[in-house]
Amino acid sequence: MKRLNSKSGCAVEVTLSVMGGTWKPVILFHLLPGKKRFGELGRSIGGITQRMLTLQLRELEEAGIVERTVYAEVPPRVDYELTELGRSLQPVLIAMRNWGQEYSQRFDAAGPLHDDAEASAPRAPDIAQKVA
Amino acid sequence: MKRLNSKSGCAVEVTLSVMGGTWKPVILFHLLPGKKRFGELGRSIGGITQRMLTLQLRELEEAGIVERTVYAEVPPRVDYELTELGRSLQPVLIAMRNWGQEYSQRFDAAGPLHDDAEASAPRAPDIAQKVA
DNA sequence: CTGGATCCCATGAGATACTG
DNA sequence: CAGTATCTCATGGGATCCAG
Repeated sequence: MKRLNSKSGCAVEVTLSVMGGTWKPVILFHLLPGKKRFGELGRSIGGITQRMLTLQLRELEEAGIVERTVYAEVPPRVDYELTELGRSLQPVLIAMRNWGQEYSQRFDAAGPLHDDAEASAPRAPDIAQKVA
Repeated sequence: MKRLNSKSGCAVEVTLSVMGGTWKPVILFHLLPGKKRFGELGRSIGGITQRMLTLQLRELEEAGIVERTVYAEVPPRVDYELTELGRSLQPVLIAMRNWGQEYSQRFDAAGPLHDDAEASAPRAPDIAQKVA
């Protein structure tokens, strides 16, 4: 993500410049419950590569959203935790989760569309099926 | 955006698959107050190219988030409006805007942001809605 | 005015292998 | 375990020109 301009107008862009991108919101969401180790985080997210996890965590750390703690142990242990600033993103993340849940329910439980459906009835996007 | 997996766990990914990316949240945010024409949208966003605006709007349309209306006039007139599903994203967008505003205040106390979605997106506390 | 068509570059993102 | 280091490919995204 680029453009933390904020000069161009809306505050949404500021937020996006910090937590925008494919992985950051997911990572942050999985950190909401509390600190997690690197591998633990990777497993709970699923589908993310070590490389991306590392890169995104570094950016989040740099933005002051997460705190990285390295323990001088063998085997190595590193954990990541939301800072206070990071925790302040909770409303955004929760709103996202809530919408995703409702959206899934809407198209998962709805079944085939009635043809007398209401005017604003959206076409079911491709995600619906995968939502087991 | 890709990966509509949701099988890996969290609903956040579902939301991201619909409104993820650099421009979609900004576009949606600027559509909150009501329908806008193509050029109008482009101007209010600022910094987006016609190409990206078109592409992103097409994807949003396909996802059932925005509705595109073409008027058979000369000069051509096309406007975009949030569908009911699109409007249901408001809590997410507002949460993003709120966070961006606070963040800006915290670190950039100098520059006030103008907010053209103020009409339907008041900073009032009543937006807390489903954000439990 | 609203975009479609092209060209082109930067970055996101996956796969794999290697290391302190 | 928690990363680096490469390599590679796809996509995002910008610039410009053209068209109904």
